[in-house]
Amino acid sequence: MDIVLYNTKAKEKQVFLPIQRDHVRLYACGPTVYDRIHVGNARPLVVFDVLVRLLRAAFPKVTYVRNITDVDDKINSRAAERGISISELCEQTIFSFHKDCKALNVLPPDIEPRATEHITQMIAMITGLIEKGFAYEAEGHVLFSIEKMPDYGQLSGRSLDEMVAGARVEIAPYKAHPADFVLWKPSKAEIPGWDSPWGRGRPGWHIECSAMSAGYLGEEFDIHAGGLDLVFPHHENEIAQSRCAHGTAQMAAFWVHNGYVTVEGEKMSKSLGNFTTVEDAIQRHRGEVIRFSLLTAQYRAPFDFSDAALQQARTVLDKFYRAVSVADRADIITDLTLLDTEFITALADDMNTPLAISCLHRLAVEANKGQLASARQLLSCASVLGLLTDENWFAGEADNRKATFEIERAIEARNQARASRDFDEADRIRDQLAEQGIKLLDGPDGTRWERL
RNA sequence: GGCCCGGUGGCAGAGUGGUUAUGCAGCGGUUUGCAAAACCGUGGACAUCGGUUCAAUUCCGGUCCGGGCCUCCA
Repeated sequence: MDIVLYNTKAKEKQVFLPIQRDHVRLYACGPTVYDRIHVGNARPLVVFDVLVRLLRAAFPKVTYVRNITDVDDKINSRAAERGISISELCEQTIFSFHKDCKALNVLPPDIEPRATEHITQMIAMITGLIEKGFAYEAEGHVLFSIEKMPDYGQLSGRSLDEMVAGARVEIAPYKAHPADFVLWKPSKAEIPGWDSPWGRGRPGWHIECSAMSAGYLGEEFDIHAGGLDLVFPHHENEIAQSRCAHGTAQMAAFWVHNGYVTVEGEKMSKSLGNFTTVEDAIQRHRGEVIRFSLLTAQYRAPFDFSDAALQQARTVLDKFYRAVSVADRADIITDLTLLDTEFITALADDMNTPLAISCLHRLAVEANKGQLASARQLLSCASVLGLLTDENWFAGEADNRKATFEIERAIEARNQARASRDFDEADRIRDQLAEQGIKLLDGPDGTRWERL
């Protein structure tokens, strides 16, 4: 079975094959750690988590690198605002970030490099670019000279003329060409800085990804992933730096970009202020509900975040969890060739998760009719999506042994009342449990309960 | 201003040159002490105007509407 991915570079879907037959190398742009992530930031985390799970099932070895940007002007100003040190802000934010990832069932990457730990590599790369004539020094800055790269702009599909024509930004006086971008910039005494051949300073935005991806994955690797808003300028500039520094024909073979999370049709973003943090979202809905809802749209299409979408996701997840209750987690199938063909075909076709989820519905119906094999398939397919992994879905995290014991004792009392046809008492007990958020389901095998 | 993407039933959301997914909600059943869950059935859509074609929601062009990038942004 071929895995097909939409490659931004080619503007079409292409069959994915790793450069090294048995080893997939993938890099995704991670967070800048100045604040909690919002649901828009969560989409690439979830989407590429699914991609990595699929690739791990399909190839013998996958190396997944997702960086942490811990040097940035937003970090500096936020730390100053809050009156804490920069490192304290970063540590706090990284801790929260990992917590949010866990809530979303996003597995850790193999390597999570931090920018500040790779300044040496960045300086070396910049030095090389200057030596090769692709970069120049001006007023303490080092800039990349895009005119030295004839095919600059290929990823985002824009020419230099277009960029100059459409420019809305003020052009820094030290730039030789308006679209030249910063590799290194000077730091004043109160701002973090590192010694360099160009004085004390800090790296520009794009260079960290070029330096770290080369360090951990090599000068050419398989997949570079990120949000659609990174195509230009971030990824375009990464390509320019990396290719010119290494003299390679490409930085990554595949460039994969997820679409935006929107709110009432508009992009969720910090600047518009229409964002919901993951922390806030999981107060109202569990992490898996948010994860699932993000997967109900194909990853390149916009996903409109709303309470209605989350509620529907919850309804469907409940249905799936009921359907898999008879399946044993020890029997999960991990061999792709043994998984439901329609499901895998859908997922392998540029991660068509909506179509894949429709297969899950089919399997759930079959499972509910008593087909154990379908329940097992449902559980196994869902696990490729990182779903249905919670063994206590209906009990909820809040329950302890004592609460569970009391619920079960009440159910027993109710069933005795039912047996003696005292339905008033039975209904009274049910109403009482309902007030505690416990839903009862009477079935042929007895009474089950679910926490709402 | 330059460049780009999209408009599918009440809602979400796939897909296809001809047989029109799937889910949620609705409606009708089966089942149940009641309820829930589950199962069965069911109506309802391809922004608009032209063109190509035996045939277009699907291809091409115009129009309208929405969104995005060009500046930090996932």
